[in-house]
Amino acid sequence: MVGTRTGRVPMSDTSTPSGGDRYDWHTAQDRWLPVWEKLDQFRASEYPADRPRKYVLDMFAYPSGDLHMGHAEAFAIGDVVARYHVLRGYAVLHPVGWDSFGLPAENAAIKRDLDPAKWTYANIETQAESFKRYAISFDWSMRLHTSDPGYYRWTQWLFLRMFERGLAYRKESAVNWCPQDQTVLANEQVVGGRCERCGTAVTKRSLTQWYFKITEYAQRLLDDMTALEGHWPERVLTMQRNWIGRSEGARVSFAVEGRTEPVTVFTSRPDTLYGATFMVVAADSALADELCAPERRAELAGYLEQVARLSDIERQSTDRDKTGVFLGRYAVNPVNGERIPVWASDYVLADYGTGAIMAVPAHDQRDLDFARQFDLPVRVVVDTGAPDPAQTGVATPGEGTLVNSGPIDGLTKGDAIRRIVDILAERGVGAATVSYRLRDWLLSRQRFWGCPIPIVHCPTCGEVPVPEDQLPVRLPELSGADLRPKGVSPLASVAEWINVACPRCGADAHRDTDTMDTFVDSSWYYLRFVSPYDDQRPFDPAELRKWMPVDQYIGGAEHAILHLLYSRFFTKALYDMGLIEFTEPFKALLNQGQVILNGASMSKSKGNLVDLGEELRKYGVDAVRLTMIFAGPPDEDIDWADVSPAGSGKFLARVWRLASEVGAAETTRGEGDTEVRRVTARTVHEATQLVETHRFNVAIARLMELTNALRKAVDQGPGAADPAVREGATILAIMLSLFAPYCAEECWSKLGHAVETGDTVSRAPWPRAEPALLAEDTVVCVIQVNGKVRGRIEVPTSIGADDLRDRALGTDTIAGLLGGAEPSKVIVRAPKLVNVVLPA
RNA sequence: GCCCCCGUAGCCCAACUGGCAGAGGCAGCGGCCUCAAACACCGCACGGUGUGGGUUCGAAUCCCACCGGGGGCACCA
Repeated sequence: MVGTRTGRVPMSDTSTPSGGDRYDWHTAQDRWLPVWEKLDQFRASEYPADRPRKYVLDMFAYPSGDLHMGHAEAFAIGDVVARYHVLRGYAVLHPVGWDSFGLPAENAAIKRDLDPAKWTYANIETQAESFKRYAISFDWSMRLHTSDPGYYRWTQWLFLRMFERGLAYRKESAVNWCPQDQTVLANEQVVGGRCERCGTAVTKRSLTQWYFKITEYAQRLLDDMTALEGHWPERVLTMQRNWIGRSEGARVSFAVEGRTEPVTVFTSRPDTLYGATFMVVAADSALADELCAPERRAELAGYLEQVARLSDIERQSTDRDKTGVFLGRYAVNPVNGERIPVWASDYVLADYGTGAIMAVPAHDQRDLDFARQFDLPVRVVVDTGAPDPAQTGVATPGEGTLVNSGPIDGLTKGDAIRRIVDILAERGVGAATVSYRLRDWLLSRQRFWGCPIPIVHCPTCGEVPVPEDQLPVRLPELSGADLRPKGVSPLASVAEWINVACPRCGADAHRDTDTMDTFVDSSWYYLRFVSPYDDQRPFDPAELRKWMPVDQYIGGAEHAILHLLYSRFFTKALYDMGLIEFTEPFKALLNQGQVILNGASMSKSKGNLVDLGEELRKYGVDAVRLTMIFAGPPDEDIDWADVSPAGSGKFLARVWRLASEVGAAETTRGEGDTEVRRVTARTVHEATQLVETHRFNVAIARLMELTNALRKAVDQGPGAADPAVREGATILAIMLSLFAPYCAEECWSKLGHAVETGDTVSRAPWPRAEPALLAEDTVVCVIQVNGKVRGRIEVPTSIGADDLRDRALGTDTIAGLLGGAEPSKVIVRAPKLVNVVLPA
């Protein structure tokens, strides 16, 4: 467990001179944690109804063990945002949950011969205790686990809504297969073409699987990103755009000899249609099989076998020679009537475009490689000025003038595309179209520890949804050896579970034995959080209206595409179903960096893990949290070797001592020292701006400055009893509570607040800076000569440009440098700068 | 190979978006305490912003090229 009292280390004895009140984080943690638990201060439902609302959400945790350094950083950042908004007077929803289905639980269960649920829920309890001790301002009444039947019941319900609308469907396609483990693998379980668990090279296998039709939303997923611009990291938006991969082009139909239906291809370069010298269809497509001439059948079969033997590693190698077979058939180019051979190859993908391409070897490198491999003709149709690709082996994909292209000769690319698309449309053999590289989302897994797919397969009725009143379809209890991979889902061998009557006709039928990808669970949890215990519906519309969309989402960049894209898709689909009233789930997104060590990411296999529990035992919760936030901008990686939790502790000790001294002093009457008041006001002003803009590390630097200024005021200025010093210390405690809640609470208490009875620092109002204290009467103006600083004068802040110019030129140094000559130019930026340019 | 981000002091990082390069911290050094030390406290920054050009009265900031580091995509027609 994290941060227990065991193993005290002298590190914390950053004590004051003898007799003083020394910083003691052990005591603070032990004193305030139970008080906070009792007060339960962050319940979203307890805030007064008239408060404006904020929904602050951290990407929920996977319960793989106790919390680690990565959690500590991410949740510390989210907590700063949540606590700030609470102090600013918002009603804040900051819920906690677990993404608790998934493969690691299953693997652990197999290894230790136990029930994945036991392992999972034990880890969740450990993490929950750690979160509490780590002082995250969660609303513990809004808690969920995706593996609870009360949750996955609604995951199944949503799946059925998708199914009704045709957004969930089954199809056969090639999926990742691990020959060693005898199981299908998710894309994310394939690392570098190898099985993440056993290291075996992954191959493809054709299987019938469930998909979500995310491709139907490709354009909207793209368009709606404009609303996220400026609120999401640009990097994430770019990655999503690339992933969706919109490509404009045309469909062109080629008649095929001996076939009534033409074959349609997608091309982004219809202008090069006259340069098409052959056609290629995806070797593993039904089309290849159909087009293949009888005498070529054996050859194609042999080729397919050869392709299937390839591992992903080999398949993805870019410098691999092109392979393929001639199908013994010819297509006809619709614009010039030319007869071109039809080939099959694995470099054309079955599931992109139409699974067939027109090959223009002169202007596409892949086609050229293929043409040279099989001695096919190369015809230049765009004159780019570059040498002949047939000679050089280098295709010329650039712009130029069309040649050898009949009616579009002499045109440039854009004009040629428009013209040729018109011609194709007139003849009914083509049209402009858009293609996306986004694929439908494969959601079925042959795994146990996931949400069962609520479908019954009936020999007569086909795929039949489980009736709503029978949800959830619960997982049976399996453990240990029952879960060992055997090529089909472990659920398939539980006879009493799979055999059911068809809900429609009553005949003998069987349940679908697959479970859902855990990304399905996490695609809607932010909706469930507004009403996690509602057993009538997945979410309460009135609560959704109150809280959604999420105001600030916080999480790692590793989910830049999958989770965030899936969640955006779910939101749009649910909107279309009329279930919710918004189309984007997360208004703003903050990606935190990673915690690394000595320049390398930490991992068990490298043996360079920094243990969070140990750090917390050494330095305390506050020092670790403060170190995470102070290390740098939140989106940058933190190298734990470069930062100093001991240094953070030192700062907290200074604040502690300050509050202690001020708290013990008999504060005098009045406003107090003006200079101290000004420093405090400036700090409030700047720190507020900095927190708003997520520059938390700089905000902490400002708090350190304030601490230093107050220290000086106590030792060498108006003293600890000065009202302005007390005000400064009080405000410091409030602002510090975002980062170091235990120390801040302790200081708050020292300053005379009855924390035990509810006067906590978390309920203090965020300070405001009095504008009068921010205004300065005079400012130091820099006088430059030719851009170099040559003097300074103190001037009124309100000074006019002409006045300032005269005063600057009148100073002795400048007058001396001018020597009576007229400056060639004087730039005045009142009131802070004057630059005098001397004649050359 | 293509695209994106980042290079400021020994280290982590600031610099009001073109105006005095240094706020904060770590490490270090000196002082003060001490029998001595640790802790605390006080004090200490000639690096000109990766390199080379350019724009400008003025560049860490804008533009170009290169070097170094990180990330994403890589047969998507």
